[in-house]
Amino acid sequence: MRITQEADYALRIILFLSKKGTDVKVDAKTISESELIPSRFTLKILRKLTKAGLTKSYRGVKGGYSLNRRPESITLREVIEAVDGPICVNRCLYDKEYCNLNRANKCEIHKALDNVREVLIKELDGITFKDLIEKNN
Amino acid sequence: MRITQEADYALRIILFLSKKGTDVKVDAKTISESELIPSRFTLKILRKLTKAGLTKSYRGVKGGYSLNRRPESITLREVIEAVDGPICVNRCLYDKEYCNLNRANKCEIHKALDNVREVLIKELDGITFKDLIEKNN
DNA sequence: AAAAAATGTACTAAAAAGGTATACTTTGAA
DNA sequence: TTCAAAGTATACCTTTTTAGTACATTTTTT
Repeated sequence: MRITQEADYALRIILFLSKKGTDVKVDAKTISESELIPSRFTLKILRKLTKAGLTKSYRGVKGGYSLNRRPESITLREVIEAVDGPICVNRCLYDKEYCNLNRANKCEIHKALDNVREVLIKELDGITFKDLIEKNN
Repeated sequence: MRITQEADYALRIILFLSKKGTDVKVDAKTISESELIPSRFTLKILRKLTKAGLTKSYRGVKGGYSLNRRPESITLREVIEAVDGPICVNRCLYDKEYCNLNRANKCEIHKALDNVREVLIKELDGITFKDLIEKNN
C-alpha cells in the first residue's frame, strides 16, 4: 500500500523544480545533490518525467531540466503515475487475468476496493504543487 | 500502491466466514477450496487472522475456524493490517530512519502524503463486512 | 491409538524495487 | 572543429519483498 521510493524521489524533484520557477533550467547533478538522490537514478526518473510531459529536457553543455507545466496544473497523482504506473489498490482490478476467482465484477471485496481506489485518486488529484509551495510559506 | 495478494485472500476469507455466520466453524481445506487459495497459504493467513483476534481456531478432528467478532465490527482496514501491517503511503513516514532527507517533519511532500494516508485509512475503516454482505442482496 | 485437524518455524522461488554500467548523441564554447 | 559537459537508451545487476512450500509437532475426536 505504498508508493515506491522512486515515486517519492520524483515528487521531490518536481517540488524542487516548482520552487525554482517554471522557466529555470537545472542540471541533473544539481537536482541529485540537492535532493540526495543517486545521480544515475535521478537521470532515469527525469527521463520518465520528461516522457510524461511534466519536465522538459535540454541536451548538451548547459543542458538540464525545467518544469514543462505550471505547478498549479501538476498533481501528486500525475507524478506518481508517471513513475509507478496507474494507481491501483488491488491487482485483480487492474489486471483481470490475474484474478484467480474470476469474479472481479461480482466480488463485493473488489467492488469495495475499487471505491477506495477512486477516493484515493480523487485525493491525489486534488493536491497540486502550487498547493505544496504555498504551504511552505 | 497495492495491497498484497495475501491481504486480498484474507479479505476473501473474512467475507466467506461472515457469510457463514459468526458461530459457524469451517475447516481450512473448505475455505481454501471455496476461495481458490493455496491450502498451505490459507493456513498461514488464518494464523495471522487468529492472532489479530479476527478469527477463532479449533484444533483437532472437527476443528476449523470461525469469525471471532461480528461482521459489523470488522473493517477492511483491520483485515489488511492484520496481514500486511500498518497502512502506509510512503515509507519515510512510517520509518523515519529510512528517509534520506531527514526532513520528514518539514517536507511538504511528506506532509501531503500523510494527509492522503489519513483519508485512505478513514475510507478503509468506514467499510465493514456487514456492509459487504448486504450489498450482495 | 489413530486420524484429522491446527501450529510453528524455516525454507525457497519468483517478482519487484532500487540502482548501476556502457555505449551513444547533442550542444556550447574554446 | 574539436572536446567536454550535458542528456539518451538499453541492458544489466543486487537486494528486498512477495508468494508459497515443507516438515515436524500438537491437539482433539472417535
